[in-house]
Amino acid sequence: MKTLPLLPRICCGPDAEPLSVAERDQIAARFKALSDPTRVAIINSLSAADEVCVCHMTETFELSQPTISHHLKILREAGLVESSRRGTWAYYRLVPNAIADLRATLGG
Amino acid sequence: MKTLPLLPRICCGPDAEPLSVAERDQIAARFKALSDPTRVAIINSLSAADEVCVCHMTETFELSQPTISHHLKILREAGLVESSRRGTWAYYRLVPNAIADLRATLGG
DNA sequence: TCCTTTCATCGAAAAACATCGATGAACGCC
DNA sequence: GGCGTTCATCGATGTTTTTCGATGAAAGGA
Repeated sequence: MKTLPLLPRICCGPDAEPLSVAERDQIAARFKALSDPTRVAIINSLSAADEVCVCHMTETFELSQPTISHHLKILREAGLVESSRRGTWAYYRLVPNAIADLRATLGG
Repeated sequence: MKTLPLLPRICCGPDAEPLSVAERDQIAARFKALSDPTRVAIINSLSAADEVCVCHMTETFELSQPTISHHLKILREAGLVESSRRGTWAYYRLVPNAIADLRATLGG
């Protein structure tokens, strides 16, 4: 699974130029990844640690394991997180600069 | 219609602290406002001009007038845009600092 | 007053989403 | 090999979202 290329493109800042259809679709898709409270909480917990085990998330959030896995897949496909398996466990971490690039999309 | 108070709270930066349930809900709600391609395009067009007439948006985007009105309502309730009526026409503009505050939510 | 234009709201239909139980795959241990 | 643990995927279900046509409200002009 490839991570999506990150867009340095500014959508909403004071100097923003008009966006193409493909650009606005991609920007909206990345914001959609953060449009769910559980996914915001996952990103929040990842930003405080190097990596977090999925087993820890299923304990922390009051959601079933398939639901957590579903949200992690969405964050993965948005290019915000990446995972690696070590033995039985899977560990997730933020993709470096993913949040910074998303912030840059908002201009400034 | 009041605009929602803007959250300076950081969700995802390197120094982010754990979020309460209310905070993550509110942050997710604000990103949800930008999770649709049409709404990204609206914000993008507003960031390039002082204000834009609704009549112009219905011409620009290939969507029905009620659909545009629906998206504008969502952006309004998220506190990202505000409107004023002059005669028959309604003009929309960005809420000052709304995008900047949203950017601050991403840390940095 | 009547008609037209502009925009918001209502109601409905289709698509997308969040959630869960069941199942499958990979691993470590006995 | 057999078993338990961990996590991803599948299938189903209920909710939310997007979209549009129809309608309503407000304004301006003939």
